[in-house]
Amino acid sequence: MTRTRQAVLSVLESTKYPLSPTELYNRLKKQKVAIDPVTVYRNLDTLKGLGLVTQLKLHQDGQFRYELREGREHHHHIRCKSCGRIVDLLLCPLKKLTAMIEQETRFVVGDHSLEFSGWCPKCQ
Amino acid sequence: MTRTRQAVLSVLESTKYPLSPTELYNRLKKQKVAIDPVTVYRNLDTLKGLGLVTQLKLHQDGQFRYELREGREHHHHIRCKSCGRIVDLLLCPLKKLTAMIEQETRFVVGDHSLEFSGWCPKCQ
DNA sequence: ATGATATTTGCAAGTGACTTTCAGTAACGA
DNA sequence: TCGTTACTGAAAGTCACTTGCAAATATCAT
Repeated sequence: MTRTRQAVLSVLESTKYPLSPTELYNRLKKQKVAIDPVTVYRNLDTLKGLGLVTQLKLHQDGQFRYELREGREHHHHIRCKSCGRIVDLLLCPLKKLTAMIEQETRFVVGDHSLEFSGWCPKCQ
Repeated sequence: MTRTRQAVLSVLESTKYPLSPTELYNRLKKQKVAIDPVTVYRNLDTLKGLGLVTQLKLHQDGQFRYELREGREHHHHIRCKSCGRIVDLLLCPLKKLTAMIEQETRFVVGDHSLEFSGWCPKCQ
């Protein structure tokens, strides 16, 4: 656990929605933490490997985002098409569906992605 | 409707799964159709604008894909993590869920993305 | 503490998937 | 067929990453 890695983690701890590497880098810069963007990418990747952080990709959002794993259970997101605000959703209704799909396609399902986009209350 | 645009459409017509611009370009090259990759991108974008073609992005697949719209109704896909094979899924169970999410978040839902990945029968 | 080994870092350069610019070419309408 | 408009190719640009490499930090056994 190096100083930089600690800094990356602490930014994630202070954020309520998933951050992109660039957003994370900009926050560190604002806090006068000297760190290279590449190091942010690498640390996020390492933290993901350690299981401390989850990587995700949202619908219509051309970059990866990361959030702390810490006790949070499997969930999905909705993202505002206008201002980009991201909000967690509580439920995931796909357990039954997964079984149906395995039967229909003979695939073994490993993973799914379910993301919504729309307009948040402020942008409607 | 130019010669090139016709060529792009005809490749899409002869394919059963959504193609990326690069895949489409390579098929045209194999058929000795002289066309610039940029033109493929632009034609796909135009066809999307005309409503003839649907653009989609699959889970864990870092590029856009396009398929003919032509009578096909809203559906989702499953993609093999090993060989990349893509198969259509028949049902979309998200109508009720959308209403619940609108109530929970006060967002107006405009769109959703639901993609599965796993291992196809051959790759298991 | 100290030196050996392994890991992490910054910088520069490279990739891949688009996007933009611009000048030349092809299509269509009056 | 002339003129306007849309389309095309080539080159360069952008954005989000990824890789190579040498220098700086950590970690660990002694």
